Amino acid sequence: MKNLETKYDPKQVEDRIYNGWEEKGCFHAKVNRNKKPFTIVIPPPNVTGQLHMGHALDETLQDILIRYHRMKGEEALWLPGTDHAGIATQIRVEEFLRKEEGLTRYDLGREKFLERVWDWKKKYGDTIINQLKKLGSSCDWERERFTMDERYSKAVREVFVNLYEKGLIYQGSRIINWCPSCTTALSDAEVDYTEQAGHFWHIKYPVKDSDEYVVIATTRPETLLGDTAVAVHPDDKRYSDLIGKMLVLPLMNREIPVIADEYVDKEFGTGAVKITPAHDPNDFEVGLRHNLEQIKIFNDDATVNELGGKYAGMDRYAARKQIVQDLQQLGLLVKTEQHTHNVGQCYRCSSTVEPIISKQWFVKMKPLAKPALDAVVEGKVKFVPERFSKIYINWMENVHDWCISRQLWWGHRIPAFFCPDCNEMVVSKEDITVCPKCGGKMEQDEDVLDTWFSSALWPFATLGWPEKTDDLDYFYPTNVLVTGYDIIFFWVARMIFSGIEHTGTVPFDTVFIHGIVRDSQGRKMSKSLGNGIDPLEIIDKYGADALRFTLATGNSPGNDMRFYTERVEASRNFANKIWNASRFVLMNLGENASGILPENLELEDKWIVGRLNTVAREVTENLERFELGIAVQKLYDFIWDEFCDWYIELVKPRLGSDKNPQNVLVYVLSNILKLLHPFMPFITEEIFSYLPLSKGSIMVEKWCEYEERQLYPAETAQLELIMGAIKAIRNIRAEMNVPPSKKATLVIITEEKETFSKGEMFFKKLAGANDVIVTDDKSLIPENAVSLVSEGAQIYIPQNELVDKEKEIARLKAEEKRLINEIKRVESKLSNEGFIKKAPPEVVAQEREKGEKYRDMLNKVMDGLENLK
RNA sequence: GGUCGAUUAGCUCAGUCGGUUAGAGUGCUUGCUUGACAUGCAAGAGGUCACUGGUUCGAUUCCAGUAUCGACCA
Repeated sequence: MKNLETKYDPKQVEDRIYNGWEEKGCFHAKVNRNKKPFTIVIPPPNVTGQLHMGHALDETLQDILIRYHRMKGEEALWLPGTDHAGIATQIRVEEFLRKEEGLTRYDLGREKFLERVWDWKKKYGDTIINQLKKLGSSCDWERERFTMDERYSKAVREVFVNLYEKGLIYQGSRIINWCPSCTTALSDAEVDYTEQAGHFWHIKYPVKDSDEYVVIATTRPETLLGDTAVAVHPDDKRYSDLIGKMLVLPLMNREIPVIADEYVDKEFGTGAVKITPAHDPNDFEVGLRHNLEQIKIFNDDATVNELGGKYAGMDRYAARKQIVQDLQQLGLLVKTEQHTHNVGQCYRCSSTVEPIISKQWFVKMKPLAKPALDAVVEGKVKFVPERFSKIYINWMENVHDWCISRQLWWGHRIPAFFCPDCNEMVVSKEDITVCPKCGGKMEQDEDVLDTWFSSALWPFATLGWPEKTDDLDYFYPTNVLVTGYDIIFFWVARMIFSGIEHTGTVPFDTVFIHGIVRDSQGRKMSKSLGNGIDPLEIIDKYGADALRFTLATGNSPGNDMRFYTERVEASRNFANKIWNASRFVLMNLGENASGILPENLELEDKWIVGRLNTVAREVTENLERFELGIAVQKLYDFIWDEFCDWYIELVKPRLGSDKNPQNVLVYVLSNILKLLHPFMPFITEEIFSYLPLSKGSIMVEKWCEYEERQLYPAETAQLELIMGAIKAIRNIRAEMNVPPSKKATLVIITEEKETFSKGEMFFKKLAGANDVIVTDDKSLIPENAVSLVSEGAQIYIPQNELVDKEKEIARLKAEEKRLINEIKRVESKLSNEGFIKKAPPEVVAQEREKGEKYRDMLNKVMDGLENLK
């Protein structure tokens, strides 16, 4: 049979196996009406991105689910693809052009620039796909999609036009978040708020024709240039006589009114608020109510524009500094307080965003949010863990209209066409070149759509929507969406309302949320910190299986995890352990071993088969509950502790003569490999290919199902008594520094003679015994023996020269004390009437059993003590 | 300010329906060329389950509050 190397080397295995899977078409899913579909769409990574740990975690979890469902006999489709990632990609290409050629996108012009982006996409678009393959992802590559594919783009237009025609998309001038560095509008979700130390400037606004003044407090004095009012609360007695009077706006010498509005918080600051309708969302609303002028004072790059008087041309922060200085000189600055406040930053470039009034396209959210909210409340979409549904619901309930236009070039261009001559506007699925009204030349809107507008359609646009394809009919709605909690708002929420609106059904029934992979100090991995760990380097060093195992284990759903290379090492060691156990099995495989479970099983065979069954059930149950970490932990414990450390050792003595244990070994091993395959696909495939039972790929083997008739509870209990005795003997021997080479006689006094007799060989092999006497006759207790007690047995090891009576007595006394304490604990429970009456009977029975066990053991310890005297 | 999460061994984390002698990995100590594996085997030490109350026969687990840390939203 196959002779394996002593160390598992993933590099010899992984690429070869992956290519084999691809060649055989193992990943491809077909419409098969006889099978139940199971569909996952990948959260599409940025087309020009690099695989990072977040992807690695996300893809690992998806692959585990997909491989499990495929083995369960479902038609499992994992649909892959990439996202054009508007801002992110455009920024990268612009950076490249600037560095390499000294060009800006404006130098090239829109058309040429887009050609360059497409070139870039062609060049680098495969990178992340190939990186996904390194992880072992069993995606159906024949169905790979890109959010700017022609068909996909058609879907995007279809959606835009549908929403527009239903009145759910509109164009309007409103306050939006403006990134002066990306020079585009952003949606609310694309702004990150961080707390920053700033100032609270108290500024005097003189009252016209008077010596009086009003003091306002602001964190952004530069917006003073665009003030068109000062507001106070209508009930604020301090200011009631000022309402309706005019103030002179400092530095600008413009007259602005004092108005009364409920929006003002009397307690906050001075109770008087400057109103800048063009640069603050609240002020904007106030402005609408009071018919105030909107004076926009910034250019697109956040320099002050020509409406900013002498500050025109200055950067916003330079202007701020100058304005404060000027106010101070004029004696209008009352005081400056330290103040921490939340500052919004662009999620792509971290520049501070500027709220600016701007004409943009918006999606009206209220009508879309309602059914999307209901879907989660009614359980049509379930979040795992459940707590994330609260976050979703809270967001949906408070959602504002969604700004979807971006002043970028890379993306889906908005299908709105204008006539410069007669101002006619048409929104259309087809390009409009001639004005239907005046016959003039139409121009398409310059802006593109928010990337998330198109990725919101991912679960159905990838399957052919709006056409009624077979794929769509069969695979949609999809089953599980796996993603991090950081994009619930960006993506998950928008997919849910888009799915409901455009396909009439939720796009998936379960959202499986995971946390963030952090560095070993708990910090977020980031480029700027340079603390990112490259999954590909880890794969190169330890293998994809080790990385996957690490990511799948040791944390629970939705929680962040810290990444330690030590943990990957442990996973690598586990892979090596399986490899060597398999090596052992294969080395001992006879010529015609079948791998079929034999009819006649010994005690230990029944035990391991029974345990395998229990573990198969536990793994399956936990996979169904998305408790992947628990599932794989159960397998780990079973493989390492029970299969390797116990069963293989127990069975070694029989291997020379008996064919049966070979077949049990192969049977159990092959089932272990199947259960482990979703987690560690490469090594399990490699080993499986050497086993006699293997026909094709383990990927398409039938999942190991739980079978009750193979549970063997009685045999399991018996073997566990023997194992307990062996552990106790090893313990004593170690404590007394008996070298392993020194063999000893064992006298086992027990009422379960039959059970312990079956263990004779095991005591010899695993507990340093050369002679084993199993009896219920206490008169056979030897003199001067070390005695120990394990469940069901009292064991004596006659070793004259080794027995230190004092030490022995002390040890037994300690054991006696421990048992007495346990008995006390149990008895206090059992003597509690409430417990007897109210606790479930099986718990009471359990406690009674424990008591008996401890009392029995205590008696035996006392016998041992007696014997020493 | 609102919401949510975390607090368990030196470190990183599990702990499902309230009943376990509270677990794992790693680190530490001791001993081992044991029929595959030193990426290993065997044994061991290590815990006031953050704190205070409550519910309960019984709380690491449920509830309330406190403290510390973190996230999200405003």
